[in-house]
Amino acid sequence: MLTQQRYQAILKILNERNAVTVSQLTELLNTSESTIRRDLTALDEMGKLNKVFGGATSIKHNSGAIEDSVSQREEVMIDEKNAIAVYCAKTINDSDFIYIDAGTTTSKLIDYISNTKATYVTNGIVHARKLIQKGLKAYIIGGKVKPLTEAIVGVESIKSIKNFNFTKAFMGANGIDIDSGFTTPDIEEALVKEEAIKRSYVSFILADRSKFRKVCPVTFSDISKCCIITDILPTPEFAQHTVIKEVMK
Amino acid sequence: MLTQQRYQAILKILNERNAVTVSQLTELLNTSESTIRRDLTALDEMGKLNKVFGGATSIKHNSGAIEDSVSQREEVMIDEKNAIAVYCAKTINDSDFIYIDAGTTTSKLIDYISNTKATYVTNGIVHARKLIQKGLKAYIIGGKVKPLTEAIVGVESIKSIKNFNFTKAFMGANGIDIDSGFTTPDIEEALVKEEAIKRSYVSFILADRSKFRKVCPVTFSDISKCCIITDILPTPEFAQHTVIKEVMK
DNA sequence: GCATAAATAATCAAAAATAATCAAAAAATT
DNA sequence: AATTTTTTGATTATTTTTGATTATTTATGC
Repeated sequence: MLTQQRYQAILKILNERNAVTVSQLTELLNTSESTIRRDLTALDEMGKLNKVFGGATSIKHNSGAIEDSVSQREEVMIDEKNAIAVYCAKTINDSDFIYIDAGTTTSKLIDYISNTKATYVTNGIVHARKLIQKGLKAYIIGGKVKPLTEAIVGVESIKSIKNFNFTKAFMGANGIDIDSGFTTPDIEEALVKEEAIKRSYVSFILADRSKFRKVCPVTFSDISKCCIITDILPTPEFAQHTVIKEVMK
Repeated sequence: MLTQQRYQAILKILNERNAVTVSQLTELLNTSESTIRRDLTALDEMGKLNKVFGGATSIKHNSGAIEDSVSQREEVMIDEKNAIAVYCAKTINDSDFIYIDAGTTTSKLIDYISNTKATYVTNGIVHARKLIQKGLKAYIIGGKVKPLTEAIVGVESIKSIKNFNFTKAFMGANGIDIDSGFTTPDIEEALVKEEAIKRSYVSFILADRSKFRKVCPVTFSDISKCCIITDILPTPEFAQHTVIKEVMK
């Protein structure tokens, strides 16, 4: 990773919240403490952040009131989602053939991907662009473009997915329930998810703890068919039905 | 590849993302590290980018005279291209099933499309987003995402196109010549164009007069197979070989 | 205030990236 | 066709960055 990119990443993270620790940054950017400290010193000298004992704080706290409330409402569970994304990104290795589902959780995952040898397939238009812009080998599946989410859906997309055999699939979900399995509000997106999981050797559901015990209109997979990557399991009974990784435990 | 072309390519890549590494550029432009380094040094001295350790970052937000000169050179014949786009947009009617080729000329076409009943298929990522954002029914073909142009190419894309039967195809071309036909610099994009034309009832080539009598490395269609929509025909002999509409006459 | 733990700065060797150099290949010139 | 010039890619020496280690500083509890 380029030094400049790291600078940008740190400033972006610091813009989302208004304080960050050195250890958080080492995890998030997958680098050593020394490097983070040097970066913070440099950025502090540039006047881009305030270096404090333990980490750094954002320089702009004056015009914050309105903006803070907006970003807070939109970005709930930032740390949890970041931790999940970081963990998943690390599991990718050179020979992998990865499917990335459309959605915000998986979009965050792309931010932390560093493996340039693996091949990536997605049904998200924004995801495809993000992958390409990171210099990764990206494929997009064909089909109808869904207006709101800019995800590719429909019969053509199902057909398109059938060309591939993934080693790993990273999926989003709106609800996780023992009886109803993994669920989502949109039937067309559900069909694509179902097919992607079917064509993948292992499938991971990226979901923070707020998704548990929720049921949405359409089920796309049985609870036992996918591993769950979450921050902390709210209730232990889910562990009896599938493999679960708690990244914040 | 020409040195100047490489310069342009590097600046384009750097315009899309805001940072790039030397190793990424060697992959993308298929050349050695030495060459990339020399290019970056040259472009840095010209003030077109910031050379940093590991690669380069874009000079952004400075709104300087440099950017103007670049965009000016890229955006030649604006009026002509607009006139062509307006004419083509008008030919679309309710029952049409339209293919829109990736590229800047066809991107402009989307700006002027008003028919919401027709269905649109494209191999351009930016094109698909534009269509959706205009509230049009859009499909994207599946396949590999080409870094520079963000166009979908490769064997999967050819397979994906075979699902469709278009009533009209709007295509871009870099060269038009009576003997060599319609040509483009990239072989992978050429294959997609070829298949799209094959699967369309009528195909239109959108090209301003500067494209005539030019020949690029790869031919994707015979001159007689597509109608040409241009501003003004520079020499009359082309009219003997295919249907031509001159929108500025 | 002192002891303890945590965080930081300083130091240094390894790794990565770069500049300099040079011969081969390509392009332009005669 | 031969010569010169330019460009390219490989090699080597140098510089920069990085991460581990150690010494120092800072915060916190008693």
